[in-house]
Amino acid sequence: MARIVDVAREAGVSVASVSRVLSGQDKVSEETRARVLAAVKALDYRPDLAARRLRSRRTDMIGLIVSDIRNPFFTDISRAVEDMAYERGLRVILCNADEDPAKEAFYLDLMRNENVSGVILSPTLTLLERFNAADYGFPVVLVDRCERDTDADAVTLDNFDAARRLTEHLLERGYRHIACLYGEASATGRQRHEGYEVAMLRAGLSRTGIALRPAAADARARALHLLGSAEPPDAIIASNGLVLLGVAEAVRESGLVCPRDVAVAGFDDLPWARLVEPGFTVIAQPTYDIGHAAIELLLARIAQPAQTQRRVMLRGELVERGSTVARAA
Amino acid sequence: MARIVDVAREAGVSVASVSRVLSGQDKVSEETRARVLAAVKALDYRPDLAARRLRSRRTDMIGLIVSDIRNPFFTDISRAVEDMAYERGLRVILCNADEDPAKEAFYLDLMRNENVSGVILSPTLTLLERFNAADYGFPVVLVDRCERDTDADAVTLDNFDAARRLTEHLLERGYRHIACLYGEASATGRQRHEGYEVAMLRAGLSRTGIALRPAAADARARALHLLGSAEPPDAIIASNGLVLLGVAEAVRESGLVCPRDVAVAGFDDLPWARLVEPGFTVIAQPTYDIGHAAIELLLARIAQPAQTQRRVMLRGELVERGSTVARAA
DNA sequence: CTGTTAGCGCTTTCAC
DNA sequence: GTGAAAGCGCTAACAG
Repeated sequence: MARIVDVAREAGVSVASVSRVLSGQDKVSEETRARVLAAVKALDYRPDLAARRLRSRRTDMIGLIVSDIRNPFFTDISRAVEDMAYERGLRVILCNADEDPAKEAFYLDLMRNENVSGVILSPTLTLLERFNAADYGFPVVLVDRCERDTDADAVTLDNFDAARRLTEHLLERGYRHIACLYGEASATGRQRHEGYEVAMLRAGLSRTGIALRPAAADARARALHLLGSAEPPDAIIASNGLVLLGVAEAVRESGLVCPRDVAVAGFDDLPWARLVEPGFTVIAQPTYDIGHAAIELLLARIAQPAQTQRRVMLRGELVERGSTVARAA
Repeated sequence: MARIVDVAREAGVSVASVSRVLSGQDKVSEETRARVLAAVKALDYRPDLAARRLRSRRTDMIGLIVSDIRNPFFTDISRAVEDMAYERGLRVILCNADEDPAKEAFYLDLMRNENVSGVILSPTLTLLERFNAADYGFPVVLVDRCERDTDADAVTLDNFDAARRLTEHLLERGYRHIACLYGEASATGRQRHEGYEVAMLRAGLSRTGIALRPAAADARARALHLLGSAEPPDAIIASNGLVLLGVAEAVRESGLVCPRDVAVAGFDDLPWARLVEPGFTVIAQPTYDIGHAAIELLLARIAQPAQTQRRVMLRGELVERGSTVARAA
C-alpha cells in the first residue's frame, strides 16, 4: 500500500505538495499538480483516512439516527439524506434506534466517539422532553419530531395542521364517531393527536384517542378491540404508516368493509395505500424535501455553530381515496 | 476533551497502562485497572477512534452495500446485520447502490479508503459477472445474489428451487398461461426466472418471461401492457416484492379481479401482501437468518482470510393466499 | 508556490 | 505487571 511519501518521491516533490494537491485547498502550480496526480495514479495511492482525521481533526462524517428503519417514511428520509450527503463528500453513518431510548443514547454516544461533524436525529419522546442541543459536542438537527419549545434546529411536518385537516375531511364527509390511534413514543404522534382533538372539539364531538407503540402489530390489536366494542367508531385516523397498516389489517380481520362499515384515514402515502381496496386517504409527506432540508440545516449549523435557531415546517398533502367517501345519509 | 495522558496523570500510571486497561487484552493488576477506570469516569474520557485506528491499523467497521434500500427485503437484511454487528462491537456503514453499477463501484472504492474490516454486498449483475473476491483489499460476503461459479462466500435463497415450487403451485391450481416478470439487474431475478422456465418446460407449456428493471413503476407498466394484450396470461409471477407491487397495481388498474381474471404470486412476504384482497401467495424469505448468516460468514472470513469458500443456501417458505386459489374448471 | 518539520492521540514494542 | 519511547500517515505552520 502506497503512502504519501511514496507519492512524493515518485513525483519528485514534497509530501506537503502532495497533500495540497489532494486536499485541493492551497495553491499549487499546474506542473506540480500534474506530476502528483500522475504519481497518485501510477501507485494507486489512497490517503489513509484515519491519519487524515487524526491530524486534521475533521471527520467528514455525519450521523443519521432514525427511530425505526422499518418505517418506510424513514427509509425515504435516509435516501434523501444520503444522496445529498455523498454529493457533498460527506459519509453517513445510519443508525436505527428502534424507538428505544437506550439504543438511542448508545448511538448518540457513539457519534461523539466517532467525532462526527453533525447528527440528524428523529428523537424518542423520552429524549425530546429533556433535549438540549448543547449537551452534545456536535451540531444536531431534529427531523420529524420536535416540540415548539425544543431548543434545536428542526425540520418537521406541520403535524397539528395536517391532522386537523384530515379530521375535518372526515367530518365533512359525515363521520362523527372518529377514533384516533397515535404513536405515544413520539412528539409527532402527540401533535397529530392534538390536531384531531381540536377539530373534534370545534365540532362539539367527543373524542376517542388511543396512544400506542407505533408498530403494526400493536395498532392491529388495539383496532381489533375498538372495532369489536359495543360502540365502534365510524372512522379511524392512524397517526403513521405503520399504524395505518395495523388498522387496515384489523378492519379486514373483523370482516368489515371500508368505508361502508368504517372509514379509515392516515399519514404517509405508502406504496400499498392506493393498492388496497378502496384505497386509503392519507396525508402524504414530502419525504425528500424533509431530508433535503435537514441536511441544509445541518451544514449551515456546522458552518455557523452559533447561528440562531432555525425551523423548517413543511405542509402535508391530503390525498383523497376511497376509504373516506361520503357517508350514506 | 480529555486525552489519554490526562487519564494517566489522574490515575498515577503510564499511558501504556491506560491503553492496556481500555483495550482489555493485556494483563493488568486489579489495582491499576480500578484506578484507570476511576480516572476515565472522572474525566469522562473517550478514546479518539481516529488515533486508535491509525496506530492499530484496525477499524472495526464493516460495510453493507445493498442494491436498493427501498426494497423492504434489504431493509430487513440491514436490521439483522446491524443488530449482530453492534453486538460484536462493529460499526456498520450502510450504503445504497440503487441498482447502479457506478454507485456500487464508488462505494466499494470508499470501503477501501475507509479501510473496513469487511463488506457485505448484494451486487448488481454487471459486477457479479466479473466478480472476484480477491480484487478487493478486504473480505467480501455476497448476500441475496450470487452465481454458482462466483468466487466468493455467499448466502442466498435457493432461488431456482423456490421459483420452481411457486410455478408448480400455480400449475397444480390449474393455471397454464403463466407469465414471469423478473428483475434483469440481478442474478436472483435470473435464477428465479430459470426455476419458472424449468417448471413450465416440464409441464410442456410455453413461457412468457419478461425482464425488467426491478422497480414498481416498471413492473406496473409491463404488466399493464401484458394484461391488455390479445392473449393475456391467466397467472403472473413477480420475482420480488417491488415487482409484485407493480403487478398488483396493474391488475387493479386494468379493472381485473384476482384470482378470477388472473392469478398472482411473488417473492417477499411484505406487510401488505396479506392485506390486499385476496391476499398474495408468496415465497417468504428468512431475512433475519440471511443477515445473520452473512455476518457469521464475514467474521469467519476476517478471522481466516485464506479459508475455503463457503456458501449458505436458505430455503424459502411458500405462503399460500387467495391470489392463487384453484381455477374454476 | 514549495519544502521542512512538528505533532494529532493512540498502541505497541522493548526494557525493566 | 509496568513505563519509556517510537512511530502509525497525514496536515498545518512556518520558513524560504
